[in-house]
Amino acid sequence: MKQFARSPKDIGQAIRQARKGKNLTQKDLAVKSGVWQETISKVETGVASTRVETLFALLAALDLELAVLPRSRGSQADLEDIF
Amino acid sequence: MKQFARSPKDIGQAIRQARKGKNLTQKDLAVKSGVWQETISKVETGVASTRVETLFALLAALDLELAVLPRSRGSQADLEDIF
DNA sequence: CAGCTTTATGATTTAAACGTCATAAAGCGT
DNA sequence: ACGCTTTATGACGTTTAAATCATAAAGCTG
Repeated sequence: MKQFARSPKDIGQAIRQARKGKNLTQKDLAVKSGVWQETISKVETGVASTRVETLFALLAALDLELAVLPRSRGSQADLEDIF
Repeated sequence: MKQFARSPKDIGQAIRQARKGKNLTQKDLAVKSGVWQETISKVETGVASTRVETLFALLAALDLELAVLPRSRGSQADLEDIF
């Protein structure tokens, strides 16, 4: 239920997953975030890159935030149950 | 040594901190990441927002990645020693 | 299948970031 | 204070994303 991201595509997938987890449509999220449904579609599918402003607008609307972490660390599985 | 980010400015601070932690100048990071020194300066100080592509180029050059996390969770202090 | 909802795609306009160059300002060691 | 390094700022042109509108495609559900 936590996502690691090393590319815009990863972020898109994380957003989609979080959105669906909250049972929101792209339109719902568009209303909450002020970002267009069309833009959300493009971000989630990774067809277009985004600006970080847009990214944070979506994350905020989904009650998410980012953590900046070193790439080299224990296996992800170890952390699964912490969050 | 891990940073949480809810805004472009937070990301900039995290990048600066990570860069300094590795004793790299903006110019060094520019060479490694392919992003201009001037751009890095603007990102770190938060004067301009960025594209996620640029963000990930910098994170990759610093051996960092992102984690997408829910905002509501245990105090950050609890996690400090995990990463 | 038909109809409705949801998501994807495509074009156009507008706005903003990036590369680029130049240069100023700030830091730092001697 | 004087250089040298590092970082910041400003301007300009090019590239790219977001808004916007239209519409197509995909997913459901009866």
